[in-house]
Amino acid sequence: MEDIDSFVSTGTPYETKVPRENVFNVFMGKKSIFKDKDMLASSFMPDDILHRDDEITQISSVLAPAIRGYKPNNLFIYGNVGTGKTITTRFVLTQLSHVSGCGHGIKVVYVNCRMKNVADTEYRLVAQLLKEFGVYVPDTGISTNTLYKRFFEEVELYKGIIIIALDEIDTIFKKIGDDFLYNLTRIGSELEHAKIAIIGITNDLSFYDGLDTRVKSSLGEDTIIFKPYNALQLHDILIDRAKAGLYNLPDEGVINKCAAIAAQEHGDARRALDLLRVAAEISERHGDEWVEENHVDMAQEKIELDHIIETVRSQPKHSLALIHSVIKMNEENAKKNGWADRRLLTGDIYDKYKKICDAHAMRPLTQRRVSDLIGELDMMGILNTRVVSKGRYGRTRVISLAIPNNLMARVNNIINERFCN
DNA sequence: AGTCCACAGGAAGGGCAGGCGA
DNA sequence: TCGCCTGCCCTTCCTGTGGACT
Repeated sequence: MEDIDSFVSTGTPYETKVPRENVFNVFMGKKSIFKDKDMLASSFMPDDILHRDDEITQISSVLAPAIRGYKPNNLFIYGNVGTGKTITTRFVLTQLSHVSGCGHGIKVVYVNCRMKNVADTEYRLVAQLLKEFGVYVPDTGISTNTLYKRFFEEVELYKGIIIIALDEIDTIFKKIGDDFLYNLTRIGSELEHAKIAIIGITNDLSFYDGLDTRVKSSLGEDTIIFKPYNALQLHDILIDRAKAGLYNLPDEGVINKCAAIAAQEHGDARRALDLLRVAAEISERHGDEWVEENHVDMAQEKIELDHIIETVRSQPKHSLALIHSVIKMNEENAKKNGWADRRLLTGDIYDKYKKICDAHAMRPLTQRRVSDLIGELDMMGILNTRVVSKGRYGRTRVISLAIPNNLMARVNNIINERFCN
């Protein structure tokens, strides 16, 4: 009989090394700083939504006709990032879906239009709605019109009130226009046995202005605007979540600091909770029992840097080759001139990009496509670009890297890993 | 005032992968 | 099984742009 302990600790029972102590043992004896980490997640739905009583009343009064069997008005909800639009809407919708005894079905469908490869095209969005009805939809092969037809049939079969909440609706509007909204409202008006109400959630206040008049007239029946949280309200939210999520309630200074930073950033509750959670994680890793103000400083830096790294990591190979081109050109300029000329032009970067593609046996994309990729990297905060006219020397984009120097080693590692595999 | 440059960015179409249905 | 159809990614073609230069 083999000694199971030696097998686990050395990886093979035939080695004669002294069994190493399990690397996780050191963590076993330590008490976690977290009572319930989920409580500090921005996506967590608490039992009560603080400082959003008015908005809850407004949304529920718009949706209340549903419990009497009438179609509620379509609703548009505006507000900056982290003002509680999504969580408040989902809170009300969850309550609505649990109303019993109204004699008919109420189905709530929530879709986040920003979800890449899930609901970022018209086809995928309708497919996602159909999946909510339990209908399998292939990724391709069916026309969008066929999907609409199937959706129409499913909705008619349901014979109740269907409320479709489209979060970050502006992202899909920018991509595919408002035909989708028009089709949904048209389907809604043609139904015999079911009724559809649409809730659009967006942080783009100008979104409604860009809609076609035919969509505006049917869609914008009710509007609610979420105001940003102030520092005091953020403070209350943080205290509430910290009590539930941490064993030791942090000092007032820590809570105030998280609230103040988030209040400066448009009253973003998501940011406040992320700060507190990451600060607690850092504190735990340092072996501390309390979250302190210096942990919040470290958390602030970590969140910003992690965001950049994750964005770079998720890029396709050609976008990484472009980032690589910009880094290389900066390095070469630094060698040649003694300083990095951070302002590069589209043409220069495209030449470098083609060389990098050749070196890695990749077929380079056209300059037209590369121009779009540069625009996307700008949107994601990896590059900074500005269109300038250089007179008779043409019109171009001035491009610089937006990645901080202290992240360069990690970004280079990601690029090397991807180009070696 | 007209010309020129080096792109930006819109529109249309091709190629590909994948599902449908005869 | 195979032709047809679809969405998506990409290319090709084209017009527009705006400040320096002539």
